[in-house]
Amino acid sequence: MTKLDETDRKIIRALQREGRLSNQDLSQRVNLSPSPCLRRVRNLERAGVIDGYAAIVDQEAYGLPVTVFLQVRLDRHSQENVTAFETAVAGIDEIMECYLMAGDRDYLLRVVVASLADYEEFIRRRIHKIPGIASLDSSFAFGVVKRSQVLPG
Amino acid sequence: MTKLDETDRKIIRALQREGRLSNQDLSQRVNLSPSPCLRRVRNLERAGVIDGYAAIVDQEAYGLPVTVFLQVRLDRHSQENVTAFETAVAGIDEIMECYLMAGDRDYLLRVVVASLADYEEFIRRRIHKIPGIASLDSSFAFGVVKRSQVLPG
DNA sequence: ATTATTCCTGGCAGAATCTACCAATATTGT
DNA sequence: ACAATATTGGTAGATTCTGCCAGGAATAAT
Repeated sequence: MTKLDETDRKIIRALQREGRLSNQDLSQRVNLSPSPCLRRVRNLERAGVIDGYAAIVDQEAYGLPVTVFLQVRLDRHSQENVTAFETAVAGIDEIMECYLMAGDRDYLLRVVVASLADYEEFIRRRIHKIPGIASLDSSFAFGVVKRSQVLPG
Repeated sequence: MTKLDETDRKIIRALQREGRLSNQDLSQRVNLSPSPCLRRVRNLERAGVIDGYAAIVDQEAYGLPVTVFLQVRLDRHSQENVTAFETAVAGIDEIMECYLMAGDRDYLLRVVVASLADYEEFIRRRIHKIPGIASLDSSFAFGVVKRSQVLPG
């Protein structure tokens, strides 16, 4: 993929807002006829700019009202510890996001669970089992003020 | 919406993974024929359990490689300050997520920008303009270890 | 146990959509 | 100006969507 022009960006913006837009509607919104529009979408998908599509689900309605941000520090940053932690993270469903951070906290995780009791269980049975963790710091969210799927620009 | 049964959950899981599954494919995966499957999906949408669909876009490929977590404290928690802050947040595109937090930090924001210079600009021109902010604390992410669209359970 | 009610299912068919191929147009570099 | 390349819009066959209907399972009441 060489570069994104304004039409590509329009397509991306539209699909971030409405991921199931039909190609016809999409093509109208970006002032293109259906076939070049579809081709651009497929190119963006092939190039990995569009990485997939997802249904956005209401956590509470789904029965998972509790969001916790968990900051993790490892004791030593040996390759072992790092890969052990990161592969463990990949396999734990409650961890929706994990970022490698600058500063004194190594990782920031967003964790989603049904209750506080489940969170305790989650820490005990999932996190404490991972070797090489030096410290944990949990911050609870009261609620979501904003959540957007549309990147700026 | 009364409650989610196992078929509803299967549908939700499938659509979180592949938001553009055709109804036919979806119905096969959840062992249903197309029409009841479609009806369930529409019900989930109407009930707000499925809140929409979105294309998942690669931040870097889109030209926004920098992710920063910004923790904000307000001086006083007057209704004024809170609504001023929250409406401001809603209107700022670089803020992808904003959580109201327990503990001494009031808000946690995930901010996406193209560069460090843009982040400085963002703080100066967007955040410092909001009244009632007592403190800011920015944490930079080196990278994404995991990001999932599929809720656990 | 039987009946009635309700909800859910699956099949059907017309309408809408997708998508690969074509020639024509626009863009780019020399 | 020209050639090479990329992009566009139209078309048509195949696929998919989706509202409607009758049949069947589950539940509740008598």
